[in-house]
Amino acid sequence: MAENTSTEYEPAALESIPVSQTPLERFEEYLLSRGLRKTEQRRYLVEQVFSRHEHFDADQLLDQLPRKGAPNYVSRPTVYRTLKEFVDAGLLRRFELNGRSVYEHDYGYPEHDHFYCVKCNTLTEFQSEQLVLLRDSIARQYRFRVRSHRLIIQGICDECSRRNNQRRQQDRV
Amino acid sequence: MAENTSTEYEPAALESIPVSQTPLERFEEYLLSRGLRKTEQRRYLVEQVFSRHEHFDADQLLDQLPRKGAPNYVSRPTVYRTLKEFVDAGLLRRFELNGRSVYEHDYGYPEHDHFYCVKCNTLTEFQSEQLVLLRDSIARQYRFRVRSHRLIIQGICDECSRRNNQRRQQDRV
DNA sequence: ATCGTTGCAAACGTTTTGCATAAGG
DNA sequence: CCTTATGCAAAACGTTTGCAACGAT
Repeated sequence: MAENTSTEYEPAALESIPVSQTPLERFEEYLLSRGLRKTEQRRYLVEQVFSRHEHFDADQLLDQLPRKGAPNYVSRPTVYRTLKEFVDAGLLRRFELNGRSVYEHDYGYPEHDHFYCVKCNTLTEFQSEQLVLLRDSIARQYRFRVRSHRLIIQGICDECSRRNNQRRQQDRV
Repeated sequence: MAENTSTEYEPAALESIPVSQTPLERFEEYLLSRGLRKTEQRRYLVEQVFSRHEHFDADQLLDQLPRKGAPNYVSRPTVYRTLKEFVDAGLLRRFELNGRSVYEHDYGYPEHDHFYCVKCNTLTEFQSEQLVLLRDSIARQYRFRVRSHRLIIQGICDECSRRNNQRRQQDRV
């Protein structure tokens, strides 16, 4: 069963990078460059995946799609195959959380990292230029050529901390 | 099939933290505190897991253990159950890489992070005090209570870079 | 004697595959 | 018309579970 991996997304904190092409345009360019085909399923999946800015896994995406028989139905294998292509095309980034693959927008979206609250299972994004500088400086010391990184800080988010404190104070009464 | 997730371990760079108890002693204390039992399988698995300092997954550990019928055989479910206990007991830390759970020593071992070379699939450890300070500073800004973190820097390690350069130079001849 | 532990087999949840049919170029 | 893409069913993969027999306390 899919766990709650929804994003507390803060529009003020993380601005989108302006891009010249829409995700669909970019994907179609990618398809062309590889001799792959524009299909209705791929077009529809780009649309669906970029209609919300949230982390999601394959099941959450499937839940959001039309059921079998309905128009625009896309089968489970095709969803998995297409997610892989989105990653190859640079549209999505994939990471693993609690044994499942989680996807997030990559194209047109700035580099960022995550807090993961172990109480409410929520991923929250943050950006730190310093972190990237430090990463590159460490990598230089080890002569490691950085392609990307993945940082998840686990702990308890502010809301969950407050919720706990309130309850603790109530308990005392 | 298990991929190569072996560690390039640099003894000079990462010193063990001196500890008063052996891993086995610590685990037995944990068992006692929870009303769990000392068994031959658990004792043997502590021994095996701490006989090498390397990252490993369940399959790699099973490969290292005696086969069915041989003395000290431990079944697959018991290995999984015990790895979970080792994590609970603070002996091991678990993370996910390429869709499988990977374990590393935690007890008596300093906090560190990893480079992951996408060419040779090798994890290399590094330590950075600055990184921990920066992590805590960022978390403070977001009022996030840090429990731990996981950072993996992906890219290409020095050896693989050199290997590529050599080949490229040969190609030119 | 009690209750946690083990091994077995079978299930699980996620992701991938082989294959026949459909459809894009 | 050729080749890629799709949907289906089934397999694969790592991991977990129910249960009866076993063994530690």
